[in-house]
Amino acid sequence: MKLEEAKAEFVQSWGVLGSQWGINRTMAQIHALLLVAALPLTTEDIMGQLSISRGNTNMNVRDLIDWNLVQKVIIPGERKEYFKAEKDIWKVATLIMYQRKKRELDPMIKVLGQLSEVDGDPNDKDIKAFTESVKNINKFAGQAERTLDTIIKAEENWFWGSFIKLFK
Amino acid sequence: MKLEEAKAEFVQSWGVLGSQWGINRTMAQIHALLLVAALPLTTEDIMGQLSISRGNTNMNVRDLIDWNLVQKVIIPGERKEYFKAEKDIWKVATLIMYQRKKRELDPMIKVLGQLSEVDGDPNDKDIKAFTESVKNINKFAGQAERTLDTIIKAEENWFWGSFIKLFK
DNA sequence: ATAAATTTTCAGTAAATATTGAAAGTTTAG
DNA sequence: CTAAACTTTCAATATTTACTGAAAATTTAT
Repeated sequence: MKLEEAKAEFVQSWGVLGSQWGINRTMAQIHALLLVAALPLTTEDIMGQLSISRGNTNMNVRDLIDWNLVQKVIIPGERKEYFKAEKDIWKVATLIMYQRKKRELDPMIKVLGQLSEVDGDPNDKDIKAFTESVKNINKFAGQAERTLDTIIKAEENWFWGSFIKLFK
Repeated sequence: MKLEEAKAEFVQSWGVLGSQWGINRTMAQIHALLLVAALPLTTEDIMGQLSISRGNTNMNVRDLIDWNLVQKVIIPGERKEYFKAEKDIWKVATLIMYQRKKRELDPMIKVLGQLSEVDGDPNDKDIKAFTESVKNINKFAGQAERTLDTIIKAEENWFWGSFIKLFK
């Protein structure tokens, strides 16, 4: 398989995967493009390779930067901005976990906490069913939260571990 | 907080969470409704509580059944079908993991495998960057797959463990 | 067998989401 | 300072996705 063909297929698949996970398809495709690029790309490179508009490119690159999945690269003597992706896939995974935990799990836990007490007879079957379910989901969410924190933390340690090695 | 109010808030939040994870909002809301219901519900109960059409209800309930998150319940002497959700939240989590692994991770691993060999000089920087990234993502995906399998398997063991206890 | 009850399907429509492109804004070189 | 290079914004538009409702299919009771 030719490189360009393989790249196109990777970009396409990553886009599909992203969209199944609530991430805008184009954002995932730009991420894919940067993940497999040898060198940082410009907005125009991205526009060209994906056949998308300047505005679309700009907005999605910015979202990737917000997630810390992509960084601006300044090349001395060049006017344009270049972009490169974080390539350590473990780092990518933990960045995504961190963002999603913050934006989705944490708010859910907050809501569940507020729902744990409802007015009325605690022996009423409807109230019992509700509080029982909420309690269990809450418990599960708490475990998930702690597990994610551990993974994210471990990754940081691993990162620092590697970083330190560079200077030994 | 009143029960009805709390239920409505839970359904709403679960719907938002689902939609952020690539699950249709209505499907998540129906799931939420069944999760906190004391007794199985009919199509009409669901239609009424969520103010959605019969067709929409039918399609989303069927999707939930496909995921094994919901089951039909036949009540003797009743013509209508009733639906109830799996309430063990660990079971729910592993069912979702299993389905998503099957539908998303497994196809991605297949694609990555096909992309691991590209024509051309392996020292070319573009080819090197591409194969290196794909190799790492593939490795990560493999680890993720094995981890998920372990979790899903553990859950089955746990399930059988509980099941066996019932007959001791 | 048949008709009432219930479920399923799906074409048409509505709603949500993503994209464009051009104007406005910003930065930098000279 | 100012004009060219470049980036950002956002209203209009296009695309994708979800929903409705009524007709068709199926099931069940008699």
